[in-house]
Amino acid sequence: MEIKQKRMTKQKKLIMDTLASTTCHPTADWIYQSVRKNIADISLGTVYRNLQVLKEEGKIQELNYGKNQSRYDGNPQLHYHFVCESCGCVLDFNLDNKAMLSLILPAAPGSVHTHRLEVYGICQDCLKKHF
Amino acid sequence: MEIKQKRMTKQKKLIMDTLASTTCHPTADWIYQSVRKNIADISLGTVYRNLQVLKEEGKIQELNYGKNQSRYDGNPQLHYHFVCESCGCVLDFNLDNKAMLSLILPAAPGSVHTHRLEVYGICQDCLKKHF
DNA sequence: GTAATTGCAAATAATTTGCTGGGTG
DNA sequence: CACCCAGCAAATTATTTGCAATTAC
Repeated sequence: MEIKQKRMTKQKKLIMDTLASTTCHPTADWIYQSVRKNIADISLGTVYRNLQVLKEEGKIQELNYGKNQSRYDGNPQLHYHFVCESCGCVLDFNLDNKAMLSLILPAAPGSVHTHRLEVYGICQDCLKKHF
Repeated sequence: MEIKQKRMTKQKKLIMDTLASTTCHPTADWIYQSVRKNIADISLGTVYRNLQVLKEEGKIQELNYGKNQSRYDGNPQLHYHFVCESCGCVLDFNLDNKAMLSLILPAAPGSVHTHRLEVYGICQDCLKKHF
């Protein structure tokens, strides 16, 4: 389950760069298709292995809100996600963290380590186009 | 993808009752093992089909926060979940919904339909036992 | 009676893993 | 040049689905 990794391979570097350069929150397969343009014979297993490693290193986040497929987020900072129910895109947003914690801490049935919030609705683009 | 159902079968009723009578947030397989005690030849496929139907009817919620396996919650009301990182249990909790929405609405990049929050930490039981 | 729903088993889909050769440090 | 990590393909896991038989209404 836990993977240790010490070397920087070109595959790992490319996966990191790919995640860092996109604002979408891609699936493993999207990343695979993307990095394949540069390293044609990279394997999907390698993509999964490196995503796992990067997650353990705290460099990326794995998102799996209510989907059968995980998405990956190149931004490891605590932030929140807005999922568009029309186009399926996942957008980042921030909100007042202190206020959020002051809501959560008194209510939580235990000591709090971290938290995740996702909001579902219709994004600005879809609102303009379809509604 | 979408399933319509009109009849109340003993299988469906038992699955509803099982979910209503537990405070844990069981997996499909846990539910299957549980209902099998009463209907020995029920199939896992039927459990999945009925969970899907109950979800569409708004009678239960599916939870799949960061896990490879979905859990089901017999309480369809908006509420929040606390996941214990020690024992893995999932506890319900509530918090001031108006305050939560007043945090989210100004920050969200679109029109908000619903939201989900899970908090990770150590539950009271584990705090007493292990920490 | 008849159409919805079940049980069964095979199909899917995403992800993980064992093995061996290749490339990094 | 040692051993970590990639590629490949097969394995695993959760879930879904097609079909004939059963059952609720």
